[in-house]
Amino acid sequence: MKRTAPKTPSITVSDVARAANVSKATAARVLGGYGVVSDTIRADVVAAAKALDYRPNELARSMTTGRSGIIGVVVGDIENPFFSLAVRGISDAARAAGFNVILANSGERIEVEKAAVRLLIGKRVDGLIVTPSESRDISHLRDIHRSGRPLALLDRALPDLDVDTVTVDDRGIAMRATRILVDAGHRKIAYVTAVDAEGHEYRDLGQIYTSSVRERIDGYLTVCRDAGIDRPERYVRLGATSPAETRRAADEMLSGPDRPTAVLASDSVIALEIFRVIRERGLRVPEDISLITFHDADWTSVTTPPITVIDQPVYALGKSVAELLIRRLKGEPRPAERLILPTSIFERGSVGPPSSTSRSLVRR
Amino acid sequence: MKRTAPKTPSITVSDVARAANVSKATAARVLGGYGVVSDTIRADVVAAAKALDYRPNELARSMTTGRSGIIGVVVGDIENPFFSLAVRGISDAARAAGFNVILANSGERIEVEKAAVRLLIGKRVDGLIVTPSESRDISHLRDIHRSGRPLALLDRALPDLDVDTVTVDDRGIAMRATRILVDAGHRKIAYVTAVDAEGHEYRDLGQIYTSSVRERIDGYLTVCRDAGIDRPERYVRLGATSPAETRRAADEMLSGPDRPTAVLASDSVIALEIFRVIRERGLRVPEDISLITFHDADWTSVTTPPITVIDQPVYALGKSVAELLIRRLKGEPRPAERLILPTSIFERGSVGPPSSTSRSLVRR
DNA sequence: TCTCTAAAAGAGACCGGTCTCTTGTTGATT
DNA sequence: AATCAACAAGAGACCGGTCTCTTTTAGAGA
Repeated sequence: MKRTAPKTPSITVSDVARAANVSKATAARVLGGYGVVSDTIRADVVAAAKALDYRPNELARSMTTGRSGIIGVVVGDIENPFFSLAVRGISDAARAAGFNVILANSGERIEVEKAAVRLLIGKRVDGLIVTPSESRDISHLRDIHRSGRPLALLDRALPDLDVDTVTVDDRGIAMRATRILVDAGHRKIAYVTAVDAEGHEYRDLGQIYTSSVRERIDGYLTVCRDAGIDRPERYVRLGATSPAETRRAADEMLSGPDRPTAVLASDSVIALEIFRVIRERGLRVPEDISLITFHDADWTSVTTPPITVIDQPVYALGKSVAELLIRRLKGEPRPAERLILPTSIFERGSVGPPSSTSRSLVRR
Repeated sequence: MKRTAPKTPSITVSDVARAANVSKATAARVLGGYGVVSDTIRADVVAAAKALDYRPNELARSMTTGRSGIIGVVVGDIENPFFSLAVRGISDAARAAGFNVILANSGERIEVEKAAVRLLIGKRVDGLIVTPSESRDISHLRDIHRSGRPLALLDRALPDLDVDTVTVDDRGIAMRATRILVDAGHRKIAYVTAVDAEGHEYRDLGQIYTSSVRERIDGYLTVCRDAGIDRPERYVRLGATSPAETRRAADEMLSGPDRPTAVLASDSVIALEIFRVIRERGLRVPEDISLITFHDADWTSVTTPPITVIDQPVYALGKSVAELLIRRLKGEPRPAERLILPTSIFERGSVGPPSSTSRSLVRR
């Protein structure tokens, strides 16, 4: 087993120093851009560096300075347009401030998230941005905090963790969306989320450990109850973790005796699959079933009808959380900030009055 | 100016060694998982490490080993679903092999791409995956190669650079797509791409420095000419670099006297905007205008009508290129491989015969 | 011309790991 | 009981930068 790689020896400060006939320290001063050096010597060193094609070893640099210039980001799923847009916001803000981003996927699984955090800390990132997949087990996030590295939370708040956080008013916006459906006359409104719980069946809020989703369900249920809807929690569907799972849930939901007349989807990936299933069953939107989804994904405006969406400021969410983190990275200690970004609803064509053929409320 | 950060001193091997009453070397052996240590001592060290909450400094580790366990990836635009899916493929393959991914956006600009490459080399990534935005200036890619770090190319080949490359048969698939349109009776077929050139006007293939797009245009023109279409290059539109630019191009194209009856879009982001413009102008797909796009983006199957697409195996593209790179990283030197993945066309509902009201060919 | 001080260059420790080389133990062999 | 090998642990150099401390040099002032 050959442990030692071929390893092309790279040019180091010492090499440049030797070529320029100066001490290592002097060459380092020029190459590292610190300290004070005479113009003559500087020119010599620069020339030698160019001739040798010197490339600084950032690793070694980070080792001594303690700073890596890297921000670690842990998100649920890069493929979800919500996250890729947020990551774009983070990257843009990071680059603008001279930082780089190293990205890790948690797949919304807590063990993977923990491993990712451990790894990023090992890589000595300067700070971390995480969308915590669970509020129960946050020991790894406490560790970050304790290790002296700043942490910022994206999209999901943790009441117990006093760190910079950027979210939207999930409860409020879910209430507004639900009210649109209630006002249209709906009484059987389904809420479909990727978040899962033991038993895969919704019983109460205590099961939901993803703060944004808990807030949303809370808002949704509140409005339903206010409208006098009986046991609205019957219509909460958990575990739409993949298109296949979403399809299963949607099929079950739409073929059951107590078919909902409206659906509120917790993200655009779920909504897309539900929309497909609705179509395939020969149902019409919004005549047979109304649909609202979180996240103004690109496709929602080109369907027939276009979909009414909750327009979260996703790019700004990413950009803001990165800026908050960077501000902390740059120095002045300040109290943790909890930003809540304004959110709006784009009313398009996917909401209508409930289908008249739908049967009235029945007992399970 | 305070240069020195607060810097929480972290636990090192020496600290653990002291706590366990062994030498630094022995503690390192246990903690680093190499060499040979007796079980008794091992237990002591592990216990001490746990008690002190020791976290290895990957930076220091990388410094001595020369390996960082990181793969650098430079793509055109993470937000483009094509790239985010490819990156997902790369990440999955990387994680499976114990590597991490550090991502950089080039925005399809060569200077940004060069800076990103320089930076990643500085960070001592073990290897790089790049989608080169230009074939003219590849000195930075040659540098990677020279520095001894493996490089692999994604989606775009460079004839001059003999490295692992994964692409699709762009020319062939563009021919097939164009033939579908020609067979449907179209004579005025537009090709719209984000790639730009001096003058923003297409003259000949020599202007196009993005290999995949050059291949596609070549295939498209070949089929057009075979079909006896006069000067098809008139219908090539460059510079659809953003939704706004695409809109400008589409507006101009659709309002001109010589309106195309079919459009072939070079990526799904372009196609989406064109579809929007078509709709807004009150035109119908496919009655007034036919549409085919590269990349089976999620939205293409839920529009009315659904869009006929060229289904590039994007995830596999990413996965394969990562696997190729990793294989090289792991050891055995082998000749560079050029993989061409099979591609198919999903014929859906966006292609029909050309509009009968469209005027016949006119002179410019 | 000589001293004093400030600026410029040099010497070498250090960061936190890895890894080679040396030294000290233990157990098997004759 | 003496010899030798095998194995376990220790000592310390090294990676490529940064940075502190010391020495040298040059210029100003007397």
